[in-house]
Amino acid sequence: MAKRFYVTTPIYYVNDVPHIGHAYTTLACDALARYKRSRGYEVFFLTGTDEHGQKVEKAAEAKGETPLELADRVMMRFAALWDKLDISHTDFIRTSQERHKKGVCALFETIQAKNDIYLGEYVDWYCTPCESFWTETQLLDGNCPDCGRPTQKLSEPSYFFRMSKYQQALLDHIEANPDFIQPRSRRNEIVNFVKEGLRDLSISRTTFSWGIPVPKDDAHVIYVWFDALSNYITALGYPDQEGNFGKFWPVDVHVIGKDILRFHSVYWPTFLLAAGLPLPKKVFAHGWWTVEGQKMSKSLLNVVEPNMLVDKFGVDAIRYFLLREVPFGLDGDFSQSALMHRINSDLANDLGNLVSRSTAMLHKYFGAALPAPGALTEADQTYVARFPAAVSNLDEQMDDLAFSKALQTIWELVSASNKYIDDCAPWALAKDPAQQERLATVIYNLIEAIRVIALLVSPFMPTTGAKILTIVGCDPASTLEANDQWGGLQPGTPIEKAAPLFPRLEIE
RNA sequence: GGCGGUGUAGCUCAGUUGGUUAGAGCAUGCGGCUCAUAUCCGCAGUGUCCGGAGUUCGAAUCUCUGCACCGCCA
Repeated sequence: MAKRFYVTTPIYYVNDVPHIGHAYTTLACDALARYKRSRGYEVFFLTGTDEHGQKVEKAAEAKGETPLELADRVMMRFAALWDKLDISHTDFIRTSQERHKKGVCALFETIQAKNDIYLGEYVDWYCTPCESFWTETQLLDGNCPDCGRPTQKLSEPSYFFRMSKYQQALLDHIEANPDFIQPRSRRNEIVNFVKEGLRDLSISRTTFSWGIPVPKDDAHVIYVWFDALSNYITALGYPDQEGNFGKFWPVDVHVIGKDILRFHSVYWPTFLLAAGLPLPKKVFAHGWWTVEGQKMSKSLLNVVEPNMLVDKFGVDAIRYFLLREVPFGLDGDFSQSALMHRINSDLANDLGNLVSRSTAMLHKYFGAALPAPGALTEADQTYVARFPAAVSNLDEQMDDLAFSKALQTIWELVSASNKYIDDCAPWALAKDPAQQERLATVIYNLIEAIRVIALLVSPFMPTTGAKILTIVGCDPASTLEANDQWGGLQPGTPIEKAAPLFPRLEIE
């Protein structure tokens, strides 16, 4: 079986500017994509932008530009941020692209041909004083739930997707695939929601025009989710079965924020069921970040600007912090003090210092060339055995998108290495000429450990991983697949004396 | 209002099918080393395991109940 892996971020709405939440989702996908590549998979990693809709149309109008001009501008901001964060996506889809429009129309027509799309009437209730729209079920005795005043009924023709028809099929699928919706607690919420009954879904609008026209009825544009969700297959060339679509669909995991879980675990799967296409293998909803204990909000002006963070602390530190600090799936708090704390203790003191002290000892005792190891003691063997064990744990943890645990697993190796130094006390061995071989063994083991740690760390911190690999005389592009076994380093390899990888930060 | 979840060390959490002195990281205190980015290693803790009742030889773990917080739906 070919080793292939397809992972997606949501497409980000261009009516929003990139913030830490977008960065978080994308970073998680990137770490996963890089890990799988390192494991020898052919990876398709998709991200992109969602560019249609009334909000964009209006925002563009307010700025005196076309919707596409606005989209171009904001899309560049996302793309620039992904560059800055070392995101290794293989494709960037925009819903305004022809390939997307073509695929959306094909999907629409396929479902329509099955008689699962029909023309109906979309009813909305409008509260003039509040300037807000409500659905029938939100009204209180026919009045506006906000101000209690009467509302005005508005209706327009709309195409509907027969979502109700797929209620049972969806429940059956969720039942048969326990890992389909993650984390577990979210899955229960969705099951509940579906059991309460699915209604048919309005999938077109006639009140604005910035969108994809409904095939053969251009008075309508295709509405939000039908357009947006389709990106996951249109980017693969759907409806062409050849090429990427045939190769990568169904997707291994859609990574999303918890706010859009329903659309990904109910709407999208039912569209696919209707179209006769396989369902995603997994949908994983991660949590939200608060900032310094407070909810992010534009009015509080506490929206963390990822570009600024990278400039101030470095890409890898940010990548590490976001994926390490909080178990993926739970909410977390982003605070500068927590970030600096992690940088100092995990990155500078534990990892950075391990590389410094090990390479410094090598240079001090042997010059630049890696010495050949002698026989391993029992303690050495115990130490060395930790590595294959950790590698195998890590594999499972990455499959579960348990990034924080995966990093902990790697850091157990870092700690064990620092302890190994202390236990072996190379500085004492160095004073006794009779212990030369023992000293060589210890130093070899340390440098070899650092090599493996660098490989493991690379998907999370690509720059750091490459830097360490270079220090220990390896190709910075080395992958796990061919190189994760102990003993990969050849004696005689020139090793650099490492400069500090992460300078300690002064904490006020 | 309906359904579900959570409540364990100062903080963030782990605790498998109920079983010996309840764990980890960080923070705190003390000790050790000197290769290293004043870094590292060791030791020490402290816990009415939310309250109450029950089942059991035995409950953080199971049952009931109360309180608090959270999520989804309405």
